[in-house]
Amino acid sequence: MATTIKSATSAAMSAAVHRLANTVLLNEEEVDFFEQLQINRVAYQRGEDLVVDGDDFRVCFLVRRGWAIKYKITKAGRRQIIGVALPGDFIGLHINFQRRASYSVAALTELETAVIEPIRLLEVYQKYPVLASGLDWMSVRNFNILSEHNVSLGARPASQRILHFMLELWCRLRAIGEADKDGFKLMMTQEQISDTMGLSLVHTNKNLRKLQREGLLSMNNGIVGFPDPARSIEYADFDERFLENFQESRLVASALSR
Amino acid sequence: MATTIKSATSAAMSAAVHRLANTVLLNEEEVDFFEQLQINRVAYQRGEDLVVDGDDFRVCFLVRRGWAIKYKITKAGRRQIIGVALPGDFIGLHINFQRRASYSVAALTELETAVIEPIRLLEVYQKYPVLASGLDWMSVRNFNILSEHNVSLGARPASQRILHFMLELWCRLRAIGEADKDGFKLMMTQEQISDTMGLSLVHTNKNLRKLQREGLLSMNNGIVGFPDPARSIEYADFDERFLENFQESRLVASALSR
DNA sequence: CGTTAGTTTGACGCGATTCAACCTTCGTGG
DNA sequence: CCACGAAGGTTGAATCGCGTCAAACTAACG
Repeated sequence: MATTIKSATSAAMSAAVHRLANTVLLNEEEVDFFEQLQINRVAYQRGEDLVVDGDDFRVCFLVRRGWAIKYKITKAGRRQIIGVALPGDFIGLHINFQRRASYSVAALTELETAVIEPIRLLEVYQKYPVLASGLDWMSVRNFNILSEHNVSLGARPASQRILHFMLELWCRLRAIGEADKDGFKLMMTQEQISDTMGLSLVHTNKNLRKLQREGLLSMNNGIVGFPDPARSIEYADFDERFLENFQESRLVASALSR
Repeated sequence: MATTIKSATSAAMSAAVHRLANTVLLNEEEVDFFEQLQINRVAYQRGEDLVVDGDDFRVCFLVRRGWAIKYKITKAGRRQIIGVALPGDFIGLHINFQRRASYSVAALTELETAVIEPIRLLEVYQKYPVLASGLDWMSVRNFNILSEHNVSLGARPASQRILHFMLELWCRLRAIGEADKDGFKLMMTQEQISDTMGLSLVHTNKNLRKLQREGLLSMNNGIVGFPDPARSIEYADFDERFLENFQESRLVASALSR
């Protein structure tokens, strides 16, 4: 069962602020406001559902710690994982007035979230334009990630698809300081990877092993690495642009709205 | 080449306003403002590219007439169509400060667009909260469509996938009055359908024929119909929720922000 | 030490791609 | 008016990537 956490006492800035600050120039007031948004915290256990397809769903989750997935189950009983949410990621950011969830959300690990009322996000848009730009940028980034998954699912063979996904996770985790140049801790089972990639478990396993044999990927008790990153990026047709932090845009965004 | 259209003289409300009005309650001032956003119009010919992957891309397009596609080309030379934009749809709504396009956009038909500067969208968020809610709802809807494509690509066999897509287009076109209960005019070739569905042209063709033989779909010189809609919806595992107009939410959105 | 969750491997069959050909429609120009 | 080429649709046959079935293996945990 979900546990409600009483108060926000963490001294460190949240992962989300860290990411926002990489995108737009926030002043102290904005940082404070954004941290206050995260007062209402809820924790979940590994495997627990935050949201079930069809539920009433009018709030927005911000992941603070741990990994989560968005997924759907087809009539035929297949599960398709639509996205992986890492610390600092929003789930249902603009869902605002969608009465019912059109997907489910589950915790891949122990998970700590902040639950944010949509009305407070309206405040952001009306009072804190720079912060709002940051949120918009986050949606764009999510959209880019989903688009890239579309390309993978529709137009890339299994091994490229899997390697591309691993590279994506690596990039995203580095942006929040949860991975370094050597690799990262993968919090997914092969079954979860296969449901993300639209492949069977068996085929996923065989291609993971093939990638390791060919030196494009390493996996040792949950730690994923890339022996020769340049070669992996080339092989997977990976384009880092879609995850870039848009450093230049910090200037643009702040110029536009001050 | 793209042609610039001098002035906005259309008496009728744009398709976009029509769609927005189905979602949120707009007052006259908001409608006027939104129509004025669309003054800067550009037309394209069938097959022409509006945006090429890698281009500078800081504006936002609103489709007024015709169909367009967003797509990417993989290193291996395969094209994946990421989305189809119909009248009233935005392309790059929140792209704001993304310096370069991470995808291409092409006109499927003769196309009339309005080009909107991101700075004017900021105005919307600051001065017209109800309009802004409407825009957010449009992004959510786009996100839902893309998610559903993900499910199709990852977890549905060819014939379901194709039929699902046809049903999606039917629903979206009805929402803007460009389709009725009998069907719609499909402005895509089978090659374009196959690139959207992540299938080969040959396999797409065979499955289209199969769907027709089985009475799940009809196609007569470009007009797509569904002899028995309920059966098609059942077969394709189609869930209309993700395209709903959220009539209830009109109340919510306006209550929130007045 | 047994149980459960997760990984690994082989064998077989189906669904999707590829190659190749032919057909229809339509616009264009001799 | 017909000849032609281009674009799009249709179909069969061979091949291959991926899914399914089945079974064994490993690690973590009580």
